[in-house]
Amino acid sequence: MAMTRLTPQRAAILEYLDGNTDHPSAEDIYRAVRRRYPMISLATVYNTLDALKQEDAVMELSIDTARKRYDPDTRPHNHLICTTCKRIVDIRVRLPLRLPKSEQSGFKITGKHVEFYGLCPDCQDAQV
Amino acid sequence: MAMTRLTPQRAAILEYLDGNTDHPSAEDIYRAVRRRYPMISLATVYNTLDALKQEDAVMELSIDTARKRYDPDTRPHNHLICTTCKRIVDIRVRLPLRLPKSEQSGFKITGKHVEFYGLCPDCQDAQV
DNA sequence: GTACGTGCAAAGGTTTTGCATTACA
DNA sequence: TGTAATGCAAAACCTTTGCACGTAC
Repeated sequence: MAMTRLTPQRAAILEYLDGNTDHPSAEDIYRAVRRRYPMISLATVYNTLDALKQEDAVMELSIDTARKRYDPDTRPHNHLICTTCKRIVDIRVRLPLRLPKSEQSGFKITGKHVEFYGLCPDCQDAQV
Repeated sequence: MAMTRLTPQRAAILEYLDGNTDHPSAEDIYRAVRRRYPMISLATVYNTLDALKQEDAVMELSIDTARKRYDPDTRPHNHLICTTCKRIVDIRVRLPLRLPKSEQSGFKITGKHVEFYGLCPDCQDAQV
């Protein structure tokens, strides 16, 4: 499904995602957009996310086992994940990394992703 | 829930997982173990996986958005993922990698994981 | 007018939970 | 005997799908 029409719902989703670094779930997006467009449906959010994925305007993250998270920044970059609250933060620096041919198991490599795990500042405080 | 009793079901699951490098899903484990213990239930598989997670005898992988995958090798290591068939292969070589303090966003780092994406040999062949 | 998009509700797939029963210590 | 584990079924989630109704081109 290509994004042939920019409906108000889609515009609202795009506006919410533009520059967003929260890595929201579909439900997050739904809740946020519904504040301004109360008539929007969750199906339309999923629908739009599918369209955006296909034109590479959004990236689906497999970081959170509980739910898919979405990232409007589709440039290669890495992430820092709070193991307690599941907050996801972008890593802005390049992390040079190469997999020796001998370790590629015959795969044709197309991409890579580094995840650092830890406790975010808020969860460190809460822990005390 | 600690693993206070080693029941036949749990022994069967452990035996299946021991040395397994397939990164199976709960359903995979259920199907495999059921061949030898047809009376086992899927709930017991999830139950046992929870117990094993708590004693760090198995690791939950968030690699596959469709379902959780499990890895009995809990030592730090990285993975190679086929984007077509979702096969997951271990990377055995160490990948030196450090996140500069200035990029840690105040997180206390506890771990890391590198994922390489690509096409496995089978899916390269099938593609032609 | 026709294709596309929306919203609702239902269905699908995975994981969790409640509970009565079983079985080990 | 008491506690832990099992198995079944139901429930809870997240996500997808079917379909009738709108709406833009």
